[in-house]
Amino acid sequence: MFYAVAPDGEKGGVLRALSRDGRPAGEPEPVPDLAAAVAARERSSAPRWVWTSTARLYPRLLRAGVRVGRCHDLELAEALLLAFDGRMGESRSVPAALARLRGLPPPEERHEAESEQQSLFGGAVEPPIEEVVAVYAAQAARLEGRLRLLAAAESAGGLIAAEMSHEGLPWRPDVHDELLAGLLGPRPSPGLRPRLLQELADRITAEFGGPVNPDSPQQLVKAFAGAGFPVPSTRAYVLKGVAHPAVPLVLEYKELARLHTAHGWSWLDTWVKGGRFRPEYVVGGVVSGRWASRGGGALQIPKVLRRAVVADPGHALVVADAAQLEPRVLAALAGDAAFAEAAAQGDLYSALAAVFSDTPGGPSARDKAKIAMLSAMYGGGTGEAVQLLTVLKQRFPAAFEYVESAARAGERGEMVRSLLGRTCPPASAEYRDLITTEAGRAAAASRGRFTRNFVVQATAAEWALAFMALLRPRLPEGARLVFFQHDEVIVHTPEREAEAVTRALHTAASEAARLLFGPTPVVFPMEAATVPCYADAK
DNA sequence: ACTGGGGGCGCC
DNA sequence: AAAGGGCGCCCCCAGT
Repeated sequence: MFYAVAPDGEKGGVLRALSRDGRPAGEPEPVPDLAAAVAARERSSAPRWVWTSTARLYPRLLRAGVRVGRCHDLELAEALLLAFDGRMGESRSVPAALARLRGLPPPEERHEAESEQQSLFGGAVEPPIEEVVAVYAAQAARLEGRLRLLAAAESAGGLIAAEMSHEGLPWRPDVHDELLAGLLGPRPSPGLRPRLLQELADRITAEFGGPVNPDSPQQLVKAFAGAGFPVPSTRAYVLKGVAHPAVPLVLEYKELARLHTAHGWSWLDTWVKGGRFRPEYVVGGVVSGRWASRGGGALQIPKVLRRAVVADPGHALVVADAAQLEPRVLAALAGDAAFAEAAAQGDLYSALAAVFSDTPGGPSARDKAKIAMLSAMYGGGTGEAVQLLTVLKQRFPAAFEYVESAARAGERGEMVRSLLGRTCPPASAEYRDLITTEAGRAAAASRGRFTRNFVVQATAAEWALAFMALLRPRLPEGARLVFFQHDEVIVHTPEREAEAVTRALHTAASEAARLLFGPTPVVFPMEAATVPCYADAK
């Protein structure tokens, strides 16, 4: 059973029962209290809810205490379909989709601020139920096979993202403040540097014999040149090779300054409320299908701050990540028998290491395997990695060929797709002419690296979505997903349920693999730790 | 005063 | 032979 939903007014809305292919299976039903109506039908028939945007509509339901099991998110699905057709960037809104269906010019887009404002309580910007139904029917007709699975996974991701934002990641401001004070000194007045940061800045100035603002790369480059140490940039890895006494001070300054500006006290004030960090996730915000986040830098929490992520009393965090997800995905994707055999084991790189040998005083065979693997997936590889890649190519020809052909296709300006059909952006119109020039060849190489990585990263993102979608209904009472970062999840759970959570994680991981790849020897092990604090995992 | 590009670096 | 994927966020600084 499917139900289309259209909010209308402050609290109310309209529902309409649909068949799977979008034909109306009943009359439109105006309801005065949309959340209550959804809750009632969720209890009685657990339908798949068809609505414009989970990100806009579901938070309101969650605030009313209503959770749903499944949905079809029209905007997320429209974006997938547009990308599939090489039309990434065109509006994914329901009115725009409707205009395309009718062969009309795109309607004028509302300003972001305007729609945010009006949709707070499900306001006037939401299209009427007929439009929701019409766009769903058109999408359903196009969503065949794997694309249908992709749309379902993406929609599940939307639900999970909203639920995680609603729940929030447990965050102890007192612990965070102590960490900052220990590294930077006590909280300074606004606009001032913390004491330890100021001391470093003063010592840097002293070393150069004149005022240098270490926040300014330009000033630093000049200062180093003036001291007889010309540097092309002030990147940390560049400075590490420079034998000037200011270098260690600058490196320490950069590290602490970043902590202060990106995750310091003002971050804490802004993003942590009531002991919870509530980031806004942007499902499908990355072209590869990875999530992005808006505000708060949720996907870049520095490791040092994980100390502040502490479970509530009587609760635990189950921190789990998929070990070496991307190479395993490549193994399954490419159907490389030899590679799949290696990926049938717990430590993939150790298994691959058999192909390489240790260099005394240099990288281990396992390190070499890792370098070769990452080079194959990212398109890198200078110096020694070239030989490592050659070994990889000989031993695992199918896997090598898979990423190689994706790179060639990208260079030719073609689009590439993930396993389920997520599609990379097309090359620009000027691309084909450009690639005869020097700059164009660089652009082609760059696009090749992008598409090479896309097929793996995007399929890995699909595995992660499937994993979470399968995990969610398996979580025991009281356990909640509270964080997701590409291949890692955190579940906040009553202590007594931690073991059940761990079992659910392992089950969901292998089910996700079967859902995507069917029978495959490749295993997708989860490394799960039950801990009181995020920093204690790993 | 505001904007946008670039440098730099956090995470995967 | 060489070739380093994806983000978000902060600051600086030049242009307007």
